[in-house]
Amino acid sequence: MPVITLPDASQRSFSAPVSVHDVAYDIGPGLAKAALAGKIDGELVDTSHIITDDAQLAIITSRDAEGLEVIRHSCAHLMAQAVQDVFPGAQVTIGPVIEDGFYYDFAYKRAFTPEDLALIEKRMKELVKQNLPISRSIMSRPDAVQFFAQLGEEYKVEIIDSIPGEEDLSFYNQGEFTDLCRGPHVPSTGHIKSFKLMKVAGAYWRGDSNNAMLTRVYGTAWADKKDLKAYLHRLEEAEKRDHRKLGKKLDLFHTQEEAPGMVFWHPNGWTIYQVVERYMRDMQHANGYVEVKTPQVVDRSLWERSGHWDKFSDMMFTTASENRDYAVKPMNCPCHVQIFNQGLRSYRDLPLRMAEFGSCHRNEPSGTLHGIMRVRSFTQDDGHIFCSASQMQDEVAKFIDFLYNVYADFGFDEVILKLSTRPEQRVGSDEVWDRAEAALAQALNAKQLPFDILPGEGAFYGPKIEFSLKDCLGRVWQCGTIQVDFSMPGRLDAQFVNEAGERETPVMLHRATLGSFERFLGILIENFAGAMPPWLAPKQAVILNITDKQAPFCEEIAEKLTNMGFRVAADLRNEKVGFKIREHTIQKIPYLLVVGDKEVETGTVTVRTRSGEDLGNMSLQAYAQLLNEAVAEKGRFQG
RNA sequence: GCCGGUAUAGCUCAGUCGGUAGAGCAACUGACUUGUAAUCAGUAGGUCCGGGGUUCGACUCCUCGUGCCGGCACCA
Repeated sequence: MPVITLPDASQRSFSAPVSVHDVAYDIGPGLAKAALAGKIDGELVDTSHIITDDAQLAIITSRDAEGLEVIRHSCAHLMAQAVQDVFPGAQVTIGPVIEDGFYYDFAYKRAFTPEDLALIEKRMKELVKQNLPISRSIMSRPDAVQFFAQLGEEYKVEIIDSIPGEEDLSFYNQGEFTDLCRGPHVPSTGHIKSFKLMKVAGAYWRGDSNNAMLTRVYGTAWADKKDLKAYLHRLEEAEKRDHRKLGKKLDLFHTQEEAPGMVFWHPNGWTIYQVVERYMRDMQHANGYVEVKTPQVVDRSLWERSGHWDKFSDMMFTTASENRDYAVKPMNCPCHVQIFNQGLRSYRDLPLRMAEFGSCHRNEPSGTLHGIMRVRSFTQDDGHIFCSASQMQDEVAKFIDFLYNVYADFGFDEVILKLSTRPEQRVGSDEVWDRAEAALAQALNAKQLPFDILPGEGAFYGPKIEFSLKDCLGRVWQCGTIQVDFSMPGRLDAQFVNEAGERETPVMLHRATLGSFERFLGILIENFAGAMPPWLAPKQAVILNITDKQAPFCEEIAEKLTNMGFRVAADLRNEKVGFKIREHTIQKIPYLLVVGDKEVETGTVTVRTRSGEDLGNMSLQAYAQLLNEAVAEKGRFQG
């Protein structure tokens, strides 16, 4: 006699065990039709699930976030079924739900091509039309292994072998297709209405490059056609913000074949870069850093002593001269230790915060390069804090505050935090790692910042906190970092004299706020969709004459604004003002100052924003003040 | 590095069956002197990514390589 309590607290009692579907039907036939799954006491189940005892039940439809997940997961199964129909012999492996969709990895004698996707999608639509019921069943492990082995599904057998425990496994069947799955799934294939296969890609079995490469097919699925269309439109819009497209359109930078992974900065892009660098220099100065500069090319022996040669020699650019081997510096830390090591340091010198805009080169694998986000030549806003163990915690906390201030100035409020702990290949004792990991975790906890832990993802010399930002398509890029290092100072003989007059090895904190200028600028460009706030805009204003007559006055105000420290230009071409406005609006210039006879007469400018707003006629002084205020807003500027 | 895709004018792209290439925008020249998102006319512009091959003939087919794009692995 189960009594079912619904989310609105109403109750329904039944005289016999009922399925989720029955309860939905009892509420209304429309709901029964729309029901995709149920949620019983917080756990998702199929609509066929039988309820025997009193329970809290929510009927899940495509309007619930969980409903959408069920649709996507079911769509992955549908795709697997279609793939095996169209390409007999293809083995299925895993097919999880991801943000906005799903993927499924297949093993087949050849990789699928984009043309194959159309065939698979067509078959999927046929299977949807057949509205095949999806049913759940249970099998013992030995039976399951035998079942998949006889189908030739070696990967599934391997998956079952790797699932811990002894309990039976659940399976889902639709038509001829059966897959190992925890579920739940939609009641029948007809419930999967709006989907699209997006792309094919290679992916290693179990994420290990020593294993076979499978073909991964990505898809997206939505509650209805409207949502699918909206999603595709959103993607299209996001792609317009791609920094590689904007870099070309706004003449910011380029790359070319002769220097893969290296950026040619054009005047516009370099202006943004310089504003960012100047800002970081000022901020670091205000926060107790000293700035240094160290060599580009350093003898191999230093990298051997630091431990980097062992792990990264194949990714270093090397050179040789007069029987000596050198590496183009891939990082700045060992060089900073060399500066620390000059002279005898006292505990009174600590903490010593040493910063460098350090140009580094790493021969990253070709497949990793991505616009200016992942490059081979980059400049870090690098810094190393030499401190005693007792100062470490406080310095980590200070840095986190510093980073959040900087990110806020650039207009970022969504920062993704991760704590990466000891990797298998590492230097230093477990005890040292314990302390270092605890120090970072405590600093984050003290600030009540939520973070994920990435076990085994730390650097070889210490654990790290990563601060990541998202690009226009939601891809996550690590930017800032702070890393505790108990190892390198000792390896490179860094010492200071403590209060007791004894020599002691300092702790070293590696930290970067932006990460690399290249990546950070890429993210900035995408975040602002190229419409840089006046603070960062390569040109803050362009002055437009209407006829040649006003040219001298335009040049005069251009000069005045330039002398006030603004970045402006006059566009005196013999073109219609509408044409010039169009061009500079496309170039995302924040302000357009129109000057005709009226303005010359009154000594004023008429100001138009790139969003088309008419700010009216004003004196040059008034405009300068407006622009100053806009610049002062930094990345918080709207418009 | 691995899997797949891709490379044509400065940019965005078209190019059928193998018969040495086109458009729009940009550039240049001229006219027009213009009031808030494209004035008109004309001119010029190509190692069809690079090497090799098949062919009477290759932008097109084959092959090797490089860059780029989407993922995966990697990321001091």
